[in-house]
Amino acid sequence: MSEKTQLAASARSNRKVESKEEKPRVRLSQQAIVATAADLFARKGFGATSLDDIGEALGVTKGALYYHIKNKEEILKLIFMTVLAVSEEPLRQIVRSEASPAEKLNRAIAHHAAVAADRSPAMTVFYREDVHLTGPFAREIAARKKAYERLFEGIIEEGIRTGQFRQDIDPKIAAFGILGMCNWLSEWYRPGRAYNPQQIAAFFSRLAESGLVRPENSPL
Amino acid sequence: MSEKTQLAASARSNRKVESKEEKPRVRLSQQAIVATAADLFARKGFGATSLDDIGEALGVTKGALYYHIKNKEEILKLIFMTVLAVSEEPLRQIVRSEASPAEKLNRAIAHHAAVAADRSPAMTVFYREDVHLTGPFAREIAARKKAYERLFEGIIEEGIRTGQFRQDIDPKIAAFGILGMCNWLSEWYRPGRAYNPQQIAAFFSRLAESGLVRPENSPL
DNA sequence: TGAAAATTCTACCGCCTGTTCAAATGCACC
DNA sequence: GGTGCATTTGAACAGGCGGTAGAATTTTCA
Repeated sequence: MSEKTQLAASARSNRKVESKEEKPRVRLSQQAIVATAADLFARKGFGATSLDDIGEALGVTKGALYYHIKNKEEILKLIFMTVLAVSEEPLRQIVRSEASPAEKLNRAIAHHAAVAADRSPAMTVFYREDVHLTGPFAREIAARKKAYERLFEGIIEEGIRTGQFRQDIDPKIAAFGILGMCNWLSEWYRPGRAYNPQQIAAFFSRLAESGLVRPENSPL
Repeated sequence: MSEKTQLAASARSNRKVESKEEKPRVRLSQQAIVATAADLFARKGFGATSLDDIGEALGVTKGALYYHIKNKEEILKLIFMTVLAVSEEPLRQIVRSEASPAEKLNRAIAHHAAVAADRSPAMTVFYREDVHLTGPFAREIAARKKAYERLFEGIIEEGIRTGQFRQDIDPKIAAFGILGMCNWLSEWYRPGRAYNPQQIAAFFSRLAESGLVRPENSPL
């Protein structure tokens, strides 16, 4: 499906030195493979992305990939590890901090939204392609995902306990709602649009805190 | 791989009527194929689910499937069509109704959450496997998805215009937030748990309307 | 420069997949 | 009971996939 445009492009620039496809000038490495693969997996899906595709995107044959990685699933594993690496510890620090529950929630939303937006390809893979993980690693990821959700839940529980949040809410459902709001970012957010991740996160915080309805006595 | 057990079973029960594996007693049909496939696609992914898998789940050889469907992608298309069939029209009716923006939003959230929860396998496929659609159909789905989002956006815009909703919010981001909250349901909701879809929807409505924070003057 | 180490290429294998099709089977109805 | 249509089977196929191994190349560094 891209052959035609490829043909047209090379016909137009046939006397140039050698541009054609923009091969990345970065040296091949596990990290480069993982980054490129995350991009392709997010766009075409894990199953529909071949090692040939990844190699081609890196300007290399697929054989070369095997010097840096064990197999295809390991690439997927590494993507999951990077997402967790940038997600877990910052959130734990927020939970451990001395801030009020509302402030903790603010920071947690800002953190999570920033991750979902900034690492959007890896994040998309994280939530779409988990079905392709197998064995103990799949279980480990599921467990850490659940633990991450529990941290959000804990913040909300704390807010209810201290009376800062309303009593008529279920912490688990509220946590899933807020996480869903943020996770969905990786489906629609594209950099360079009207708002940056921080602004979106700030807005989500406001939504989670106070909702949409204008208080009766508030000024227009 | 199942030939041995098959042999053993038929040897054991050679005088019985014929029980063996629990083959679904429903007659093969396009609808049955789509329902079964949605389940498998949601659990293992479109690419990792073979037509053999689908056939086996239906107690039929994969060749039989081709009497009812054109090819594998058509199954995926039909799943997308069913989701849209139960989603679009009810939401349009809500938008067209005479209710207030807040009430419209309530109903829209209830509707969308119910779809996400009740049709969870199809909904999971709808949001995870869209990358496997190609050609004009892929574009059509993308357009209708966007139109659906716009309906939510419109409700919020109306609320802002009439002064019922706060002025300091962006309708588009609010719509994405609420949709994300609901869509995420298909990732975690399982029937028969503590809450049913209606209760969850009611809670999401409250969250979107008023947020988590307890108003200063509200009773504990 | 030259040899050793690191990296990539080429060619190939076995397996599985979606799809097709003629033949076999089941089934409704005269 | 038998005829004709609807449905399913089973085998075959071409293509693409992940993965491997040794040859070929590039890089490193004494």
